[in-house]
Amino acid sequence: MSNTISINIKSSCASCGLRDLCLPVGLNSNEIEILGNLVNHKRAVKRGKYLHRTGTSFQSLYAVRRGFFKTFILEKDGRQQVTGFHMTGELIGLDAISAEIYTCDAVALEDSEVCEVPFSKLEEISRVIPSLMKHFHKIMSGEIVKDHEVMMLLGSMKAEERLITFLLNLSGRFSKRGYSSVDFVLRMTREEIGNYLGLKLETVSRAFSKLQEESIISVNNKHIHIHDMDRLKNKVDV
Amino acid sequence: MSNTISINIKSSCASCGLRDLCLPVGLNSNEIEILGNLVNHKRAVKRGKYLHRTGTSFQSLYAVRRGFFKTFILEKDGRQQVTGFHMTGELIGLDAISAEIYTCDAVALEDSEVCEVPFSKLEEISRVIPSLMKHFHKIMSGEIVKDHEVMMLLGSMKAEERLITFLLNLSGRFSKRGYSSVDFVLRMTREEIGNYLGLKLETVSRAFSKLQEESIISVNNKHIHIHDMDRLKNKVDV
DNA sequence: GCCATGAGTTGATCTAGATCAAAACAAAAA
DNA sequence: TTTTTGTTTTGATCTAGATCAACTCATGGC
Repeated sequence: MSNTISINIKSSCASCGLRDLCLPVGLNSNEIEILGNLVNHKRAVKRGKYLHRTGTSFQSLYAVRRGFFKTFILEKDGRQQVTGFHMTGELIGLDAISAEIYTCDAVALEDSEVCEVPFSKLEEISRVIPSLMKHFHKIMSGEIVKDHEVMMLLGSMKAEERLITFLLNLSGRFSKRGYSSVDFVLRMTREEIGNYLGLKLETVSRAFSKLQEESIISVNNKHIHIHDMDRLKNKVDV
Repeated sequence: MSNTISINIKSSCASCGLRDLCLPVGLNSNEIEILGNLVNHKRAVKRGKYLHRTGTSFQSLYAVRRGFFKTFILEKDGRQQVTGFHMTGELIGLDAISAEIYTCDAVALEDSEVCEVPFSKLEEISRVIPSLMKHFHKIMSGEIVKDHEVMMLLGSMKAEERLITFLLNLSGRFSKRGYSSVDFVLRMTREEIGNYLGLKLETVSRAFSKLQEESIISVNNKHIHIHDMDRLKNKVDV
């Protein structure tokens, strides 16, 4: 269950850019037209800029059309917990439905573009298109599953296992989008990876170096190449 | 945003036992009758018994009517990550909507009782009662927020901070249910606390002992008394 | 009630990962 | 181009929490 939204079938897909990733929901042309009105407002977000900030009022979800985001929570003392990295086709803002306020910051890690999805409209439309409602529920639930997997990672894996799990996750998501699963460029710094995995940046760097020494991957700054996917997976017994 | 369900207003509440905790949703008597049919099947779960198991087919959410549950994920090597502790009024099973399969095990930590909520019925009814749908979305979103808080805890807090955050969380939830916020009985073992907080049981025990030495709390086996709530909160600068 | 078994505490030691430090490297600005 | 600034790597050291071990306490079954 990937965190993608299904409303971008055919015509409405083109405008929103989420095309292939959408799960087929089986809408008729009338329904597709209804959806066309929902998702039309695009917004560009330059690298380093905020898509939304903690505490601001919630109106819309955002579907990533292009680019890469991180979301994170800040503690008073400045510690930053990255709650997720988000790529094309994924939805940002599900946390905000609860209190009608964003509970984290969302920053673009490269020049990006999102589709704004006004949430009250989404709720209205999902009443008349049950398959849309069901799909939305699956997306939210999938987010919970994903978070539980991160809890597993943070609560009971060692540094190397965490990094491998992270790489395998990225690899799978790139692959699903038609990119190479063994050759990709990280959009985030070592520190940001560490803030996601509950590790210091030095530990992340050392774990990369160790995997490279073992000829399992090669690391060239932000470029990662996976030479031996099987050995990588074996290390986390997936 | 507590993880409670709202369908238990007045008459239907009595049968389900979630009464006071429900957020008022403002239903008319006709709507309440519709809901009456939804949540009626009760199920008792003895201490140590499973409410559901990983991988089994999903039909229903469960609202805890009475008692206490833990949910957890098992890794192949036996490592257990507790994903949550659930008390009266809280919903279990939101993770399963995504793949229509439960993604974790749920075990009763004391003799308990749940209301079964057939999910397909819930979806149908929420189409005709928009306020119910909205409330359900808030519950799911609240679950995501809660999970992000746990990620923060696991990813960037030290042992003592984790335990205090856990105690404050329990304290708040007991208080909301009309029980003392400074005096309560833990339903789980040190090991289960550890499996939730990403710590070993000895570390949990030592953290308890340290807080007791500092006269902030007292610990008598599973009974906790908080003497100095302010000092406790200051330690995690809440 | 008594015993057996599981739960909890405490001490001694070990280690994975944090911290501190310095150098190498890359990308952007001047 | 050179300078500046931020990122990454690697080494040396330290420490929070894990691990190992022993003992105490509580509880449920008989």
